[in-house]
Amino acid sequence: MIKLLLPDGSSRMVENWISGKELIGGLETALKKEVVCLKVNGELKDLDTQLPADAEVSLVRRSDPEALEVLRHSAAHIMAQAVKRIFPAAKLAIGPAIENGFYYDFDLPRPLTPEDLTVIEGEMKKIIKEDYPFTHRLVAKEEALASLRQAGEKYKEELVAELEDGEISFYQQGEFSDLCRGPHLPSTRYLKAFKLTSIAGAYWRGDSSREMLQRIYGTAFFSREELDHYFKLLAEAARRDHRKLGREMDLYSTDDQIGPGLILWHPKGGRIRQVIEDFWREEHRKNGYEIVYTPHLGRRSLWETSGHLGFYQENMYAGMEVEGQEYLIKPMNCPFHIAIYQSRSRSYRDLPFRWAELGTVYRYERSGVLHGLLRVRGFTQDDAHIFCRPDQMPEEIDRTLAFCLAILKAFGFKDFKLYLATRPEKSVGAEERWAAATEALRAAIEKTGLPYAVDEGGGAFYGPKIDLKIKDALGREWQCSTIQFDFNEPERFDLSYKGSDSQDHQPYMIHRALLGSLERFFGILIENYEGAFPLWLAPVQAVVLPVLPANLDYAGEVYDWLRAKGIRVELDSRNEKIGYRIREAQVQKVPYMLVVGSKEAETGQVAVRTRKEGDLGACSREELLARMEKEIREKS
RNA sequence: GCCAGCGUAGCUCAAUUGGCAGAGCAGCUGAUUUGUAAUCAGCAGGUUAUCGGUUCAAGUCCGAUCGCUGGCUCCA
Repeated sequence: MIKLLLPDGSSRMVENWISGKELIGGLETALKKEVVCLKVNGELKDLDTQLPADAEVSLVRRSDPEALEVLRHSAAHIMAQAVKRIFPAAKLAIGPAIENGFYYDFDLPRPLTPEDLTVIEGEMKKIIKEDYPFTHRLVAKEEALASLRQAGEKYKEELVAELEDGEISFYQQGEFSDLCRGPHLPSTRYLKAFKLTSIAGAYWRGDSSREMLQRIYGTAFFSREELDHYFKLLAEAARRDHRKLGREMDLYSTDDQIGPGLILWHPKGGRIRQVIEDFWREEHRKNGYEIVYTPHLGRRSLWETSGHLGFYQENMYAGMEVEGQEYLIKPMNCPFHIAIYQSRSRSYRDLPFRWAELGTVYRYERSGVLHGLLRVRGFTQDDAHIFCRPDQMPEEIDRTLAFCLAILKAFGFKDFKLYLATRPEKSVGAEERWAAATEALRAAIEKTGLPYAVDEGGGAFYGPKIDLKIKDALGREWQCSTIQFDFNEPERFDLSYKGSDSQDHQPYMIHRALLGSLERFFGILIENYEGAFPLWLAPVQAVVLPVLPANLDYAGEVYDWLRAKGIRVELDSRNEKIGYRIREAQVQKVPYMLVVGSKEAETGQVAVRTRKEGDLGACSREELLARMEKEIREKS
């Protein structure tokens, strides 16, 4: 018997030896229309699949996440069919569904232009109208190889050659056939709302030494509304783009004279950075860290000892010669913190050390990867290194993770996802140390109760790590924080401490960054808040707006008073109408606009207008200050 | 670095097939005396990213360089 699980939680027993189509034939029409494919014993299958005996079957409906994947995968096939019709010489590579849509990689006789996308879309619409069923067939491996070879599909041939011997799964719609595991939509007509979005280059199999293919990206949804919503979201992201806001709000810039990926923090960006740094230092002090400062350069031999010249050289700037010695600019701070550790002998009683530094590093990033503040060549890490004994290690990890979450929460981030990255194949360090460290990381993660995933073999070669991703206001994920063990450098620098047994022991060394880099974090903050920073971060917290030049004296008095109270306040006394100056303050996302005219001058009050709530009417200066100070304190 | 696209005033964008580089905003000057999202007028602003080539003539066509954008590889 086949057990059919229905969406309402009930189940139905059905006779064996029927196909999926027959199975859903008995369902009510409304539900039947919703079904895209089936899940048979947990595996996605086409509707026209022959069901095995005694299977457990559930329906995949349009609203299920798997359905969207199937839709997009089928959309990729339809696109490939259209491309083949337009470019018969096109060779197919791969075409999966991805997070926000799908793509297909092609080897084409000429570069694509944006106009081609319109033509391909048109052909796709024809294919959809022609309503070909997606049919599944199994072909013997040898036969598949032969036919692909004959068709000149060398990429597909390469893929099939690597599959296990036996039957190879193909899907066909109309004249188009493609190697594919499936499943697919019942027919091409099911694709209703789609759009091709961009063309990009992509290496065959992601390998930069292999052919560069042309990738076409597209997206698809079950309804027009969902498609429109997706494009609205993209427009929203464009509005928040930190590169655009950074220029409009005069926060930062880059300059061709200086070079790409090198950031100029303007005064307003600088104010925000200073607030972040002051907060960061104070929190670190409270959490038992000591602040250290280290140079920007070090001798070649330092980087030889650390191993960076071996595994990181391609990201380091070329050295410079000084008095016959070669110096290199630092891409990381750790060797310097290690040098502090080595500056004297260390006892087990001294540990743990928690040394933090806002350390500016320079890394050569290939030109194509640079992106605003998010990917740069010079940046300041909020770095720290913890040196501790094995018995202290689990607690240090706990503390670090808790501290990390507290800091991120202060900046308004509430959604976190953790990734535990374990030992990769190529790695250094003793097995017991890896096991102990990985367990401590796992235990710390589980203590937080937050969702996490294990990235098997995703650790650095020198140690396991936790990567923490935050979700911003648009639901986009960003990685800032990382907590990493290092079994490499303590060994290379031969770090030790004297134990209670009078023997030398190697300390655990943990690298951690909470914000990651100040540049990247700043970029994320701009996008998260759409430039409308909460009061504690706002570069200009309030602007005083005299209604008339006659009110300038009183406006100056208000301005001086707030300034003296530590508020970042500006005075806009330009010869413009009050509406004009309010608009400008609003556009610049200033949280408080303080309108002062003759009425206020007489009563000693200020008329308060906030960015969020508009005109709030007049109140005393003290009331205003109390309100602002509360808002600053609560970081709201 | 690779693939594709792009680069015109501080910003956003115009400029038929190659035929006199223009507008709005911002800036400056003046007028206006203003009460919660843009007052009016005038002025100024350019080696069309840079260098080279084709042409009677190049913002426009070709080449190189630099930079930017979207991807790929890599990553805080």
